[in-house]
Amino acid sequence: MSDSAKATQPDQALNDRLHTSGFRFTPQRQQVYNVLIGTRDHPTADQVFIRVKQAMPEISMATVYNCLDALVKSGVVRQVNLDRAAARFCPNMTEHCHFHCSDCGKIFDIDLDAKPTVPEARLPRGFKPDQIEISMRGHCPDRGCSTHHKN
Amino acid sequence: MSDSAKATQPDQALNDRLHTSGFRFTPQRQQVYNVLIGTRDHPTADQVFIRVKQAMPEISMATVYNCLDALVKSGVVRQVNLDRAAARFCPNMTEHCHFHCSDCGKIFDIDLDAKPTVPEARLPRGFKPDQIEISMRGHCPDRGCSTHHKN
DNA sequence: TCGGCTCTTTAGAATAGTTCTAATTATTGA
DNA sequence: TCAATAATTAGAACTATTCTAAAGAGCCGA
Repeated sequence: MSDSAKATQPDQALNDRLHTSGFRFTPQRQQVYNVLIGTRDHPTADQVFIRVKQAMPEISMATVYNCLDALVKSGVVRQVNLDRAAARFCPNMTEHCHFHCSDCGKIFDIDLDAKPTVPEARLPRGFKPDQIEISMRGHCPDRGCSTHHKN
Repeated sequence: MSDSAKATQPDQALNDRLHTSGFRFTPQRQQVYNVLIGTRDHPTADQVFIRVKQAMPEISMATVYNCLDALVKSGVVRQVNLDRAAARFCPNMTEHCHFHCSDCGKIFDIDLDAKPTVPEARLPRGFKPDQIEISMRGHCPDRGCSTHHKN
């Protein structure tokens, strides 16, 4: 409808992923995805909302949540839940875990060579894991952060 | 003050742990801890509240949150954050991770032989992890659950 | 033991993040 | 093109948690 919506080049791959999961392709979903791809800093729904509004001022918060949900369910975006804070969103679908800096609050992707290695052998009989998540908390190498603690 | 409060045998170890973390020992904190030790099913703050009220009908929700916070900060209880759901509390301080059943919603402790093995070598230079958390989601071996999926 | 300071408890209000609702609009398939 | 269905919108509602202010309890020094 709006120029800004048309301004984003439609992504056929995204279109397909949405459809195969039973969702429709919409300019809002494309735009939310573009925002996530554009700045990979693990934004909250709120931050996504602010960014998407620059291109689509009419978009509502409910739509942002709906779009994020559709993208997550379509497997093109991961939802990152750390502590009790607002959920964050991440378009990196490679095998990775998250490092949360206690000083600056930033979240970093940490690549994993392979699927997380919690040998099933250690799981009591009958437990069948679908997904294993690893998260770390600590200090990141950024200048502003490292001044807060020794070494 | 109430009989029920006195009825719980005061735990010297708990007393010490609280004091060394700068907290005072109170009947409420003892009772909250007793509830967690009594039924290790990873209750939410709400569930703890209901259970503690049986022994201390006067207790308030704010106090339960305060007690849980003091216990967590004293290192005698772990707070378990899974998905976006209410936080859960766990008095198992051994090295373990959590398995969340997608069918019945129960949370199981899975013992780990040693600290989680995400070799620092894989972390980019400068990242200093303080804690590493692992959580799993899948199907547990309970009868009611296993009927929902093959094998 | 008394006085006073601080921490804790309490009830209820406030907040944050998210989900729901109902009306409107867009997309899709026949 | 038309009808059916899904998505969007604004705003209300909801849930888990935190905050607030007043009252009560624990603790330390004189």
